[in-house]
Amino acid sequence: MSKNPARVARKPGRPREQRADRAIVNATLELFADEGYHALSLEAVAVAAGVSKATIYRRWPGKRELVLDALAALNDDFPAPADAASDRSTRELLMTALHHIASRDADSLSGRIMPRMMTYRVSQPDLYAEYFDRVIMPRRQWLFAVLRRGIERQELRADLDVALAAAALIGPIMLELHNAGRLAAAMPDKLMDLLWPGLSAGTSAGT
Amino acid sequence: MSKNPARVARKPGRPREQRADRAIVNATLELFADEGYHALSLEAVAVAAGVSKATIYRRWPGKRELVLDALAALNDDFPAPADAASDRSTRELLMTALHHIASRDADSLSGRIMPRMMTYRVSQPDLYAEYFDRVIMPRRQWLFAVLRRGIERQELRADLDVALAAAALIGPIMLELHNAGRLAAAMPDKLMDLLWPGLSAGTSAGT
DNA sequence: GATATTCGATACGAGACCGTCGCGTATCGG
DNA sequence: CCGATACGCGACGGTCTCGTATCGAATATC
Repeated sequence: MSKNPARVARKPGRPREQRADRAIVNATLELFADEGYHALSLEAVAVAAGVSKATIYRRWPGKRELVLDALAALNDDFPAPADAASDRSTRELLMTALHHIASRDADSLSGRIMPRMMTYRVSQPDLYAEYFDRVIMPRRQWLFAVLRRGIERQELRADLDVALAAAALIGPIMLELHNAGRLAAAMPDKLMDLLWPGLSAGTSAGT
Repeated sequence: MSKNPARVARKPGRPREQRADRAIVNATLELFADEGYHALSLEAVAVAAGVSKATIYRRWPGKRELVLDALAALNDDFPAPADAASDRSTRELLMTALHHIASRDADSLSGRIMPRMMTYRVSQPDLYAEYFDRVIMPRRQWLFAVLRRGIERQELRADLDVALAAAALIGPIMLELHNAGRLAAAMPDKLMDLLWPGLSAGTSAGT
């Protein structure tokens, strides 16, 4: 009776603090966003996480592995893909996405990390790949799905280039966000007004 | 007769190598684009410039001043503002600008520096300010001028938000450039096709 | 030729950081 | 209570960088 057969032999000794992992990862993300990979020091992470440096090295082999793990833990609070299946109009769905992106100002965690990762695309491909798969791809896929559905429903023009349209929606917001650090509240709506004639199936093909 | 009154007392001793200044600045820009401020080492600059470290310190007080000077020396090969006064159509002028931006791939000097500077907007405001004044502002002003002229000529809609339109033109290209590192050749033209209905005065106001 | 300044090369001190280790202590199962 | 493993603290060696200093050689004016 002293042994629970369902519970696999638990390791002896003092168990690890679960909070430590999360604290280390969070501190790493915060400092990485502010300082970048090179300027990020594990000693600063240890202090910020309220943890000793040895504790970090007990869990990760080194700095690079820690940063990679931290990037993988970036929780992307983008709206669930399920939204794409709702019966709201395509324009409404796109506006939701635009407002969501605009609402995180450039000083948020993922907002600060984004331009940083762009600089690592060439110099630190492994870091970039992790970020790309984790953050960029999901919202690209989400946008693509909404746009394709809009085409099927004949709300968007049949010959629309989905990738181009996605860039046209996101690019201007990113640019303003990172150049000025903030966004006029009406910017997403005005952007949609500007783009809609070229996106929608309503206008004549022109040319 | 031994003294030329027109020539002010020239300093004795060995004069400085003029080429050295340019070589140092160029090496600094190149390494800064690749490594960023923190990872940039003056020893690497010295080697790349074919110069001794002492030569650098004879001309600049320190690392920060050197980088600031190098950024100020970034020659921006954007088309001259005089182009805005030509009699080409607004759409043609805008296409020229878009192609110009698209032609520098993300691995060019200014292309690599751009996202780097975005990360310094908060953490290193002096570096960002230098870059903003030197690179961002000129092409913003150029675009604004073209767009305003287009409104006056009634080629663009009268109620067009100039800043928004500029972001809509540049943002998508920047995004694609830095996400993928390259651009489909037809991208600028297709982008203009997408945006033009919302920009031009030709379409009905809609809504 | 005397003098002054720059040149490249190189050594140096101070400090930051990485990654490792040892110490004493806390917390688990048996 | 014991063994095992976790913890925080702090020291250490090695490496890197900044910025200064020193050297003989080169190049200019007077």
